[in-house]
Amino acid sequence: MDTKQSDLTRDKILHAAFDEMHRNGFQAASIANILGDTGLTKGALYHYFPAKHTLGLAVIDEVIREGLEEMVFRPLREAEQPVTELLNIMQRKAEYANDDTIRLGCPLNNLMQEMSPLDEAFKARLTLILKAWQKAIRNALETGQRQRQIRADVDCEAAALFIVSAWEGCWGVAKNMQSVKTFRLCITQLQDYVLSLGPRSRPRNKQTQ
Amino acid sequence: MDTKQSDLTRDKILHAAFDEMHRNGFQAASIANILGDTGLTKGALYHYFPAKHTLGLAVIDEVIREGLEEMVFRPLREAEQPVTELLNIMQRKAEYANDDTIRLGCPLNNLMQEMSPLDEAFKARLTLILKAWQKAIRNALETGQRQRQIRADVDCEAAALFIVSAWEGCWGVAKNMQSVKTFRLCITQLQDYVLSLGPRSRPRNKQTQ
DNA sequence: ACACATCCATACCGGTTGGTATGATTCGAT
DNA sequence: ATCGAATCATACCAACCGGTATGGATGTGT
Repeated sequence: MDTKQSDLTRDKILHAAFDEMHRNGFQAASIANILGDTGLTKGALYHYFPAKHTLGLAVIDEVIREGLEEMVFRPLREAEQPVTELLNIMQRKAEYANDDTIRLGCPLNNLMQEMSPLDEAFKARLTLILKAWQKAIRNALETGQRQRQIRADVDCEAAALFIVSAWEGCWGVAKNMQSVKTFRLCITQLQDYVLSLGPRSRPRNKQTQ
Repeated sequence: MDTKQSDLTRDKILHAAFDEMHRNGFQAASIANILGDTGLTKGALYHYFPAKHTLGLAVIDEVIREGLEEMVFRPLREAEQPVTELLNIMQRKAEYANDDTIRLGCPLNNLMQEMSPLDEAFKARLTLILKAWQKAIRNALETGQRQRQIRADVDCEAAALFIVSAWEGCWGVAKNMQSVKTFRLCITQLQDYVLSLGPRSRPRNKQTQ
């Protein structure tokens, strides 16, 4: 329990910055707001981070990346039936989604859309996460092929790319519609797509409305 | 050819605003940059648009919406085999994509991600476009069902939602990776998904690398 | 030719932004 | 106990933002 005070304030700043960036994006994220949320002042922030830019990169590395690692990458890596686990992760996300999470959207996706064309450092870090994600799903699918859950003729690399894309797309559209229902419906379709990669491809029943 | 001078300058502002918003998003779009690109000054801009907010809405209505109408909605509406046309539209987008279009991403998607949680007026207009898009694809799929191109048990409404989502997701991921190749690969997968809604579902050959 | 509205340039404003310089206080090692 | 480094508060700054007020120029209808 060697949680030094200094590390605590750094973490407070980091998570307040994440929240502010999640709400307003990086560029519109206000240093003043972040400090207001923490009760700290500029002296504290600029002691730990030399510039807003550095703070943004730290949020990506230490909040977003680590969050995805725990929520997605590790479960996929450690699962015995990773394809089933993939479907479960989607299911969990769909179930736990609420108005707030949908309104603000996927933090990773938000930053990608905003910052990739503007800042090389942001883009590089976000791309790394994206590729790790694609790789995790690809591994899951390839393991699924050995377990006869995925057809042998499936191009797992391309399918993994598409799953990540569609996943972020579902977030995006649901965010715009501000509708949890839309998100769940969309994720269901994505699950159906994954199932369609299996043998006996016809998925589940029609699900009108 | 009744192109009055006043309408021309209004259009110049409108398209410069679209470009600036496409590059930097709405909030970070600088009035000064827009005016710099056009060679005009604030007097001109605020003569036609009472506020930046109004200008942003006009860009959505008169540039983005109308662009999609011509590029997607109308072709789908007027095609005799709308499902084939849908695949063709994707194909065209994939072929004509270049480094610049990929770097900046889909204008509609960009604005959705940025503005939907922040501004009700933006969100409402963007949602309308999104729903029109979903409707256009849904109609195409349902016509496809009557033409035996789409299986009868497919939920066309849900599938249309997913296609729009995945479509935007492909843009988003390719934008981050800044890779035209990624975009094309992703669109190919989306085309495969559409084909998988048809009879004899197994799509095309495996396509490694 | 006169009056009036349209069109647009110029100058200016208050507010907010990220960033810095300085200094007070606390902590930690010796 | 003492000294130095780490930690953070305060005050301040130049740059930029969107927006406004004013006025000159250019049609346009009568």
